[in-house]
Amino acid sequence: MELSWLEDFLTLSNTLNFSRAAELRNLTQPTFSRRIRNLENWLGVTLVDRGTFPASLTAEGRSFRKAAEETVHALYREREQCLQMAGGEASFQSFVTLHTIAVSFFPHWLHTLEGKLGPLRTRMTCATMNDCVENLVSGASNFMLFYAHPSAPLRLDPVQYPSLVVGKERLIPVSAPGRGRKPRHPLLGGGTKPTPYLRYARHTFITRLIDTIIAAQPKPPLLEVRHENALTLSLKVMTMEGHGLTWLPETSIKAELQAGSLVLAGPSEWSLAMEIRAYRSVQRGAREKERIWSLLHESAVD
Amino acid sequence: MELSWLEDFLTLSNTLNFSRAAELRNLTQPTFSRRIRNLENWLGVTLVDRGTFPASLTAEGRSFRKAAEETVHALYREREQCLQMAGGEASFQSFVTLHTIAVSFFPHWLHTLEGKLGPLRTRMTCATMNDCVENLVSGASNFMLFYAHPSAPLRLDPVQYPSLVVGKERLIPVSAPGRGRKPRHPLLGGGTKPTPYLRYARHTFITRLIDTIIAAQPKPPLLEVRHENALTLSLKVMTMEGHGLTWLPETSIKAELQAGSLVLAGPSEWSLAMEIRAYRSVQRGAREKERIWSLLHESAVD
DNA sequence: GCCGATGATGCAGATTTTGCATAGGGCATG
DNA sequence: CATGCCCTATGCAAAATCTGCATCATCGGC
Repeated sequence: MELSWLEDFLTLSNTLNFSRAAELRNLTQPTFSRRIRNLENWLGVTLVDRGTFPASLTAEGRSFRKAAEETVHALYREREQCLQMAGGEASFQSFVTLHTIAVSFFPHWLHTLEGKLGPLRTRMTCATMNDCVENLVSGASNFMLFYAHPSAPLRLDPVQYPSLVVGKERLIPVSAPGRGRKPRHPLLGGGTKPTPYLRYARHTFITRLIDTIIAAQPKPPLLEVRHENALTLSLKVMTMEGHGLTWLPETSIKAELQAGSLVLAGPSEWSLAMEIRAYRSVQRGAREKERIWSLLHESAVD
Repeated sequence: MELSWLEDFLTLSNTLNFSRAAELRNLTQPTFSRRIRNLENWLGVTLVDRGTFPASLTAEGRSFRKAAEETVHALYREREQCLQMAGGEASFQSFVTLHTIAVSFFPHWLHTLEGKLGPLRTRMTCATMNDCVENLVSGASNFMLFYAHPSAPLRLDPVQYPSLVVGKERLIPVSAPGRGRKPRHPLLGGGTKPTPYLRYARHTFITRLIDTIIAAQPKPPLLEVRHENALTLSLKVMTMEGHGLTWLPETSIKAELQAGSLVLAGPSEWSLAMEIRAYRSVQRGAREKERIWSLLHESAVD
């Protein structure tokens, strides 16, 4: 019996869809199916009724779900506990977030945190949206930092996983400068020639946000996707090199905007203001974790 | 992370000896070592201090042991629960015992049980001594039936695993009949020629008992091992066929003794009276399980 | 009736696990 | 100090398992 089977089952019990769950777990659908079946075989009972649409949990499945949840959490919590013990007093606090936030927001934020709490030993995991959530839910990380915007809510129970606003961010369209500090690749007014566009990889969180921005406008801009990439940092360099236009978190390009190596590529309606939120599990943790959280509470931006 | 790693670790934390624990878990020592290391890698901490003698648990190990124990039990209990649910009202009660007891004692005993409780749906697992204990401890079976004798106590905490005497048994030396209903292969008085002896497989529980019998005598008998076998039933047939002398549980050969196809092969000092005990975990279980246990309490032999 | 979506299955390749043989380290004994 | 014993770790090849791809079977919706 594998821990990952339990996690698979939990994911499935949320989506009630094998293919979707498989994707969330970074597995192919056949593999996922088989792993669920492995779990069922080990138990000796059927957990999921595949005959209905959408699939549904059997009575045993509903009952086992609770136990699986507790078991998974208990194991990760215990692992964290062991690490804490091994690390001694100055134990590591674990964070998980997007690459972008890890680069643009976290380093500075950690400074302000440490300014109030004294030096912290931290561990950071960078991951995709789904993996961030998985990481938090499983207990593998104490805290998650994530963008928050009403147009793209996370699948996360706000009671089980309370959050606090810890910062603000704006997603703004930028380009390398052309003549006279004007954007070389303007979002609008480029005539009939489409503007080269550097896009975030599909199925990522930021793409969902950018799609929201575009969908909110009366006229879609004339863009031609020239490049696709999941790393903000990479897109930023591509943009500075003049490959095209992209949206970037404002904080991550403050210096470049001032220096003029990047310029705003469109009016403010094409920007998106969002929050940066810190999430935690309601499960109580080590003293240090609680200390951090209560500080965040005090200093929360609202 | 594998459930079996947790079980490995629990076994190790009991024996504090990799080789011994590996044997108990039916693994080779290298494999066992690696699995413990896998667990440690997953946790990110060292659980066992190999530097001491005997090996000892680290602080993290001691802490994790509790969690591991709970997790293992929770999972097996939950599995049992699921099976119960799936089986409906008339769920199966699971027993584990030695092959011998399953054949000699259980069938009759179950009748008396059912006489009082009504028909039961039962499941029986036959296993070796170690596996029987594993089975009970892990929660894979509700009840264990086992021989009990002071000379060979089980490694089982009597508080965690209370037991009741449910029957009596005698291990007696028997042989096929020779002339005039005398044993063809007598235990004693065979002159200088050794008596052919059919022995139980080494490392089994019954062998430990028989060794006790022999060790308790002033003079060791003159025996020559002709055959070794872990199955009572098989030894019984071998004995009836006249291959030699062996010790068998009296109940399993009642009919044969009456019919004269087997005869006592030695005086009564060479027999061993023992109890048959039913064990359970203190963990509360399903209603049916509790019903059975309370009946056993009433009807316990003492 | 056809289409898109969903879950199951056959199969080959890749990964992981296992046991055997053996190395290396510590401890007691002569 | 040498020797032998007991313990755990490691190299390696065979075996078992897991995974992904391609494909099939089924079902609901238009």
